[in-house]
Amino acid sequence: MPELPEVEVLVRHLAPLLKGRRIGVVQVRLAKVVRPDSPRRFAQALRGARFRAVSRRGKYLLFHLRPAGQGGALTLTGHLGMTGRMYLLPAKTPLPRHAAVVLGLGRQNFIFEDSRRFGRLTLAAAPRRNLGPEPLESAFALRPFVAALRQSRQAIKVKLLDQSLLAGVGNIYASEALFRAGIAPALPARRLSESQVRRLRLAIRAVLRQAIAGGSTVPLNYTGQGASDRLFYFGRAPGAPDYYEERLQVYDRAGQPCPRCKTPIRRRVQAARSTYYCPRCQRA
DNA sequence: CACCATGTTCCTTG
DNA sequence: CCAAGGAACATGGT
Repeated sequence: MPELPEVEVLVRHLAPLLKGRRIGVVQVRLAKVVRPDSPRRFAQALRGARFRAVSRRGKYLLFHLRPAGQGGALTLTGHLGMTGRMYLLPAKTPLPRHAAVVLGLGRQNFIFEDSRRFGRLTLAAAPRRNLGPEPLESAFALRPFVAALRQSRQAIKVKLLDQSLLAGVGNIYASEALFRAGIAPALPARRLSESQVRRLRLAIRAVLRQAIAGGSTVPLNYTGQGASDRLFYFGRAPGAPDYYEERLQVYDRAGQPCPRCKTPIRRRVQAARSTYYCPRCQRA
């Protein structure tokens, strides 16, 4: 489920539920997801710790903890990979098949589940990866963005997935932002005009903000297996309105009419990933 | 069976 | 050294 908006919505959902809660029993059921920590060290560090806050950096979740015993601070860093989920369940509920880590919180468990096992939950202090600016903060300034794009021959769609350029845009919102900006996905980054870069920057921000707003407004079902999960990955709460149909303009809509000009949306492959675009609204 | 999937890292090639 | 492309990771849905 993970691009910046989904992670942000999840962070907002989890923060009030976790704040102040104390971790009891720690179960690492899939050692791989806590690497490079060992399951033992991971469990030992977390037992007795208390959640203070939850935040986000790019697609990473940051759990700020106060460890058991004497002072200090501890950060638990999570990444959902492709299929990771995090949620609370009553402690008496049987664990889901793909529960990778379970943190006991008294009458509830905090579950990190990940069927495809690309996700991580580690003590390693924050991503040691080079992350670009947060797209929704002032750090995402026009000049450096222009300068960075000017240096790359990569197709702009592919470049947008580079987390050192910008943190948090993934395959879905890269297509969405380019559609909104009216820019052809195959255009080499350095070939964008100054005004195109300006439009793209605004489009990225608008698309991400809208997705966060949508996800924060609609009651979501964070735990369900939901047949209609679609792209919010959690599914909506029973009875909640189905707004997912309208949420994405081009992603996964090959053959459907462009919402702006009715030309059929196309799918093409770039860097081994699907890109969706309108050949008319996004001419090279 | 074939193909596709929201992500990141590592290896190879140029 | 860098940029770019592809495979690998592992599992499930259609």
